[in-house]
Parts: sequence; C-alpha cells; structure tokens
Amino acid sequence: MLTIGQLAATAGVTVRTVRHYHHVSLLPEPERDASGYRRYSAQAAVDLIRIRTLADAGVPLARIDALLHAQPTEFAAAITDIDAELQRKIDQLTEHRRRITELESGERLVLPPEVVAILDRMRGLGVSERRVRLERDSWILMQALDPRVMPQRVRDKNAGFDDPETTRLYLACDQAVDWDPHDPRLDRLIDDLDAWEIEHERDSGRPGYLKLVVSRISEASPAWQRIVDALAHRALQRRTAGHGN
Amino acid sequence: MLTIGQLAATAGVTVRTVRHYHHVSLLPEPERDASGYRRYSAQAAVDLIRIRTLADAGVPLARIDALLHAQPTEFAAAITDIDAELQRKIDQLTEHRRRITELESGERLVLPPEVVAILDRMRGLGVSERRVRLERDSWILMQALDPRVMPQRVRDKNAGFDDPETTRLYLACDQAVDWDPHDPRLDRLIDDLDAWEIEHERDSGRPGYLKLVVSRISEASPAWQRIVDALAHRALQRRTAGHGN
DNA sequence: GGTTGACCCTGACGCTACGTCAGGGTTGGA
DNA sequence: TCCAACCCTGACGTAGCGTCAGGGTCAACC
Repeated sequence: MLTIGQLAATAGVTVRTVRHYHHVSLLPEPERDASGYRRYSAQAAVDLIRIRTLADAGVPLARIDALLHAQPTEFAAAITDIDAELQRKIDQLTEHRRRITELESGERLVLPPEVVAILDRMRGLGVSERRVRLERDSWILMQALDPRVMPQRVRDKNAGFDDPETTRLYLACDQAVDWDPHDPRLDRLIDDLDAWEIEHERDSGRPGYLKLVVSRISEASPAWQRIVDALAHRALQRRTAGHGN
Repeated sequence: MLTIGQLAATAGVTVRTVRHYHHVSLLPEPERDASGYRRYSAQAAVDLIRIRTLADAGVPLARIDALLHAQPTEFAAAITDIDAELQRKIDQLTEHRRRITELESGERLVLPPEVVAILDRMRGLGVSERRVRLERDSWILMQALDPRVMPQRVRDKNAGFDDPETTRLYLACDQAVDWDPHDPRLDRLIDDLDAWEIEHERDSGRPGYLKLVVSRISEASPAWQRIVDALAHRALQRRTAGHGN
C-alpha cells in the first residue's frame, strides 16, 4: 500500500494535487490507517495517471470523471475531439511563435501587409519617422472605424508615390514642418502645391486630396499653417473668379 | 479616437480585458471625454496588440510591462527564451497527444515497456485477466516502493516464462484458484509443484520462488490455501529429514 | 529514550487572468 | 421619443492548484 506522497510521486504530481482531486471527488478517498493516513492501492495509481493524462491534455477536471466512465464509443469520440483540440493549440502556439518575432515593429502586428508596405515605402523615400508614425496612426484609426475604405486609400496612396512630382511635394511638405513660417522656400513650395492641386483636381475630379493628407499635422506646425492658409486663399480666389466669368 | 469597445475589437480582446490591463497598470488609462468614456489613440492599439502578442505567447502579465520597456539586448534575449518555452510547450502537447491514444490500457501509462511486455506475454499465454491485474498491481507497488529491484524481477519473470514446465505450472495454478479445495486434480498439481520447487531450489539457490508469486492471492482462494499448506508441510518434512541424516 | 527530519493531517487564504453579474448613465438611429 | 447598443464602477466567481499555519506520526540515529 502507498502513502499519499508515494502515490503522488508515482504519478508525477504534488500531494496537494491528489488532495484536490479528492476534494472534487475525481479520485475516491481511500481507507485510512491507524494514524489517519490515507493508504492507496495500485489501482489508485492507475486511476490517477489516467486522470493526469487527460488533465495534461487540457480536459477540464469537471469533465474527466464523466469521460472515464463513458461508453467506449463516446470515449473514443471524446478522445478524437481532445486530440483535434490539442492540434489546434499546437498550431496556435506555432503562430504565436511567429508573431513574437515581429514584436520589434508593432505596426506589422496591427496593420495588413499592404499598409505596412506603404509605410515601408515611405521610409524608403526618406519620409521622417514622425510623419510615418502619424500616417500609421491614421491607418489604425481608419481600420478601427471604417475598414471598408482602406483598399481605395491603399490604391490612392500608392498611386501618389508612383508619381514623381507628387512624391517630391510630399517629401518637401514633410521637411517643411519644421521650417520657419517666413522661410523663403515656402513661397516656392506653395506655388508648386497650388499647381499640383489644380492639375490633380482636373485629373481625378476629387479635390482637396492634399488637404486630407496634411490636415492632422497642420495645427502643430506654423509653416504648415501658412501653407494651408495660402492654398485655401488661392482656391477661393479661383472659385470666385470662375463664378465671375 | 476610439472607444474602449473599438479598441478591444481592433486587438481581438474583450472590453473586460482592456479594463483589467488598466487595473494592473499594464496599459495607461487614457483621457476621458465629456461623458466620462475612455478615448484611445492609435498608439494605444499598437501597445495593446503588443501586450496581447506577449500574453498569447504565455508571458505572465506581470512581466510584460518590464519586457516592453527593456533594452533591445535584454528584450531579444527574453524573446529567445519565450520562443524556446513555446517550443517546449509544443513538444509537450505533442507528447500528450501521443499519450491520450494509450488511455484505454492504463497500464501502458504507469509501467515501463519491459513490464508491459511481460503482462502482454501473460495474456498471450492465457493467464486470466484477474491474475494479470494482480500482477500489474504488484509491479506498480514495486515501482513506487523500491524501483531498484525491478530489472532483476523482469529477468526472473521472463526466465520463468521461457521454461515450458514453469509456464505450465503457472497456468495450472492460475486455473486452480477457483477449484474446490477437495478437487482431485489438486493432488497432482501439488506433486508437480513440489518437484518443481525442489529442482528450482537446487538450480538457483534461491528457495521459495513460487511462494513469492502466489502469496498475495492465496488467502482469497481455498484451493490455493491447500496448495500452500501442503507445500510448506512437505518442505518442512524434507528439512527435518535432512537434519536427521 | 530523546531528538531530528521527513512525512502526514485539516483548514483556509492566495494566485492568475479574466468572466459575469448588478445597477446605473450615454449615444445614435428609427 | 424610444430602443438597442454602448459606456461606467464595483464586486464577486472561476479553475487548479500553491502556500502557509498549526498540528500529529514515523523511522532512524545517538
């Protein structure tokens, strides 16, 4: 006959675990010896190890008792289930293994690959990391609030970077964020942006594309504020002139 | 800006999980809007997903915060650790998958293969299942109480079944359990056992081999009781006669 | 025959990572 | 205006044990 410690060692569990199984009636309480110690038969060792085998496989203790007393058919079916579940867990862990290797760059975990590609493309073009992050954040919000518009935005963005002039202006704007609002280079940039805006509006029929791109950052940058104001002024002039004709 | 529900959906967790992370200071509490609702930035989504990636990989929440603020070197080392741990878990689950397929026959889980082979050999020879189970239980107790003697016992057992006469007697004894103690076949069996005992004692120098094998079952079987008594009587006679010489 | 260390007992609280009420207020669309 | 679907805090519940606390027992050694 075995003491509780010997039984536990045989099954590779702690004494506490055996007592817990008694408590939840998963393993029957054995006879006690003269001093009140529990004394176990070899059958108890077999039972305990079968319980552990199922518990290790992820079966909740509450289900194990019924399972061990089930008919062979049900038992076999349950085993098949448990096996499938184990395989699913293995696949998940494998996937998690892959994901933690991508932890350094958080965005790969959050955004779809097409968008990550755009962000990488921006970095490749020399866009500042600050700007890339703002872009990233706007994609995340877009994804959370209205993911349906994302494919179109992806196409627009890529089209923009496919065009050298658009790319040049984008980079210039990115640089200009830190300029003094009276920097003489701004006049030239505003001219170019205005020209780009006119041409782009004609081509696509969708105005204000550039404004969308810059709006979020403009408030924090005096230089950008000047650009936005100037462009709005010119657009208004054009529209007034157009109506006047 | 995102509500808590939108944030949770983006990260694939429940609202309760996000609040829990606030509670344990894993994710900082964001600003509230006019009505007291939490409002999240896109950065919060990135942070939350990074937390989940680690949590999914089995890292305790208490470690995650430190990990995310660690130096790149420590971080990389930790990731390597976590990855190894994941692989270990995968291997374990694979092993558990194998083990649950052996659940039908509990003994394969409890006993080493050599012993299982002996039990299978007994079944193959036609030993009753009751006897096999008693044998199994005695092996389990042996394993729990003094595993060092097992290899020798394995050799002895197999040697016994390698010998046709020993095997024949073993099977006869197994059958005899249910016989009436006055069954005439018992006389013949006792003669054979006595002869075997004499021969075996001479060969091995270790007496009482058979008694060891049968002792546990004898009390419950009247026929066995008669066998044991008769053999003990004859052995005593021999020894007295021997001393008398 | 006393002591020591390794066991055994019961009872109860602690832990992780949330789930799940209860009992409220807010928002947005029909 | 109303309803469903959100949001809030606070608090208790869950699984599967771990870990004291405060005792008694056993086997071996001195």
